[in-house]
Amino acid sequence: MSEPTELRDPSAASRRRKPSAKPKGRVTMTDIARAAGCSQATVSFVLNNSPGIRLSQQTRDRVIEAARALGYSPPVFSALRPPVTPFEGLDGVIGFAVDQLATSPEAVVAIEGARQASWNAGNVLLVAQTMGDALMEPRAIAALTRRGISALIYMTIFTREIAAPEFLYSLDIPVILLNCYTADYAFPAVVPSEIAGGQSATRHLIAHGHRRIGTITGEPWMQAAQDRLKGYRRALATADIPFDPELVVEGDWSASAGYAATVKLLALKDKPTAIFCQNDRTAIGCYEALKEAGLHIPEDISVVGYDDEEIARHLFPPLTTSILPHLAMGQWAIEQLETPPVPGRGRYPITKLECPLVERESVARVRDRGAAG
Amino acid sequence: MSEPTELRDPSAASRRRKPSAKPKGRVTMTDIARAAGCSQATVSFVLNNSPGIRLSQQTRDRVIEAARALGYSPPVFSALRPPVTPFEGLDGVIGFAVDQLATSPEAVVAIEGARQASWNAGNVLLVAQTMGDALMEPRAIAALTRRGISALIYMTIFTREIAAPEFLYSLDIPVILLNCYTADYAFPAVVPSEIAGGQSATRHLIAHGHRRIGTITGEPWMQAAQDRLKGYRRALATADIPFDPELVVEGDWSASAGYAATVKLLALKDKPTAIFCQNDRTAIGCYEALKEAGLHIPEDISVVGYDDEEIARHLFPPLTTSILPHLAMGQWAIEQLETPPVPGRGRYPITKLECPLVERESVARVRDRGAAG
DNA sequence: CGCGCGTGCTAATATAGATTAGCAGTGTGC
DNA sequence: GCACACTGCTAATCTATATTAGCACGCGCG
Repeated sequence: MSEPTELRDPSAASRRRKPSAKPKGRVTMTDIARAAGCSQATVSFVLNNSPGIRLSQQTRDRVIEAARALGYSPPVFSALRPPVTPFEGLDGVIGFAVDQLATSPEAVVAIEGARQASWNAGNVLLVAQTMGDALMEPRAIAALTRRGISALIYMTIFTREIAAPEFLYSLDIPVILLNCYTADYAFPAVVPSEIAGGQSATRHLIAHGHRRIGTITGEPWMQAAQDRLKGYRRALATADIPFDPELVVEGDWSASAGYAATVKLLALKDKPTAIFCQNDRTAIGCYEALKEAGLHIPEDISVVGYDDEEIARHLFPPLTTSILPHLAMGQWAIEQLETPPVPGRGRYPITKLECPLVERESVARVRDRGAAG
Repeated sequence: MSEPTELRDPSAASRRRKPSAKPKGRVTMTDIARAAGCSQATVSFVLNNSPGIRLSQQTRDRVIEAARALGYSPPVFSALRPPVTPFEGLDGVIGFAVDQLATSPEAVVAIEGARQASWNAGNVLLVAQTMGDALMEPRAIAALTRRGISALIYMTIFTREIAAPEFLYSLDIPVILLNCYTADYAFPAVVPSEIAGGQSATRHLIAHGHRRIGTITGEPWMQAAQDRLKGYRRALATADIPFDPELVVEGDWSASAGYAATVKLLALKDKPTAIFCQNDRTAIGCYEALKEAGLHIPEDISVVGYDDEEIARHLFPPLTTSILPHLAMGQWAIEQLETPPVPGRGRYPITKLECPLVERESVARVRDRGAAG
């Protein structure tokens, strides 16, 4: 305790064994200090931005640069080893990364589903937004994984195939994809069954006697738009109704496009008796055009929407529409964590969840208005 | 430099002063060890669930219980002290705890505001839900603090005074309250200026010539309801219009209450020429009752709402209403982190942010309908 | 010129948690 | 009844970071 410098410092000794190279495992402040040519204390001051400490900008810059070059990250304590709850009573944490929270309510609904399912097991859900930003995404997810999460739910706001960021593959925890999937089926994934949804919406109209059914699509490059249209065609085919391209008008999910498309449909010689709007916003515009044309919903013409947005039940008349199953998808994602730790390797099938139709008052039996036109 | 122990160690000395009591600031593993009657090492083993270590279940339980009782949370290293980025390229993480995400859109809006403000500085926002659950809340927040957040935003969905959970006081990071505040003003807090909002909504009606202005309140125990009513009275007083209790009908924020209350107002001998609905849902019910009574909005009667929910712009006619400033509140919260590290102690004033009125088409100049009804 | 002082930094030390070695007790086989 | 191993734990040490005290240097000033 009294003749210091040589005695204590086995670390220096052990370090001497490895003369120069990368200092074993993690990068420490001492490593940074060496690289920046200053003391560990200085590094600590800089990285913590300690108040009341005066350092030259030069030194700060050198330290920061060295830290970045060496890839420093703060120490990780107690990073919950096995993905199951580390121990009863202290929390298991499940990460939920989504590209956007604010633009549409679906993300929140899925989170709610996941939360409900997690709650029972006493797990806490931590949500991060990636904003689809290649720079922020790794950071946001690192903020989750850094301290040890037991699983990661990765959600996109639009249903689509994604090229999963590389680092998703090297996480040593289960990763579940929500509302998206990868071409290599490397992760369990769940999406809404939009084809079935489009089909049952259309079938619902057919069941009410409609045979001339117009549809207004979304932006055609979007998966959801393609699938809903596919469902529409299937329902028609199943009922032996020939597909008429005239009855399909391209929209872009917006109310104004819905208005324009409806006008177009009403200009047809052989007008539709029902319109399947492939989302609720489109239906808003559709309603407006129909009302302007002096048509009553549903007596003169039936309408169904898709998405069951809040607004759907406040329209007049309330809109029959398909519910996006994001709540169930969130629950499903959590349930996956409980069952199989990890089967072989990759090759997970994509799970599709039903979009149930909620019937309100915008659909009626077709009236016999004489033949066409 | 050579006879140490007494010289250096003012800290040990100061600790000696407090022989037993709470060991100063954070709870350490040593504290837990003392409480559980075992060694710090044992605590470390238990809390880390260290593999290859055998301990009796009894001991584990004792440790866990003590840890929970004392409110242990792992140390936070280099958690970027001033919430500005510690240094370029490494992420600062800011925690955002809210009681509920799903029930109303405001939480998401506030988060969006906070995210935007954080983004510039390169900080990542991590969101946890507490569900107002005394058991889950500490866990959810622990999940945040555990991973070394640089600051915590604590939000409630309803504007109100809260008794902040004890552990908020012992966090060694800045804590900002959003949409709530504590009686002791221990944290910076921001809430909507509901009084001013109620006042300007009412003033808007007065400016359009209205003097008989009915109002439908929210649930009276809620802060927001009281404040909006207070604003209503202030506007009246300012314009020298006597307050008439008849014109105030108690609602409960719901559309059906809005309907009932409107019916009641219309039954008055001296009917109002305008109604201030203290939220948009109430206004929905109000609209309905007015239309049923054959009154046209705004020609026969003017209506303003509050909250600017999505639905407000889809009503017919579109509803004039006050915008809840949750986006700005989220931004404000983040901005607070940049300016003052910590003023003296406690005593932060409550900041109130304006609720701007968005004018749509539900308000018109009062018509001269002869004297009273 | 030499004193005082602010600046920029380091040495030394404090602290918290992780880890290693090993000790006491308790069986157990023979 | 002794060698041996196994269980359950602690003492001691180690690592990484935070913090305190103070050193060296330059500079203005009387």
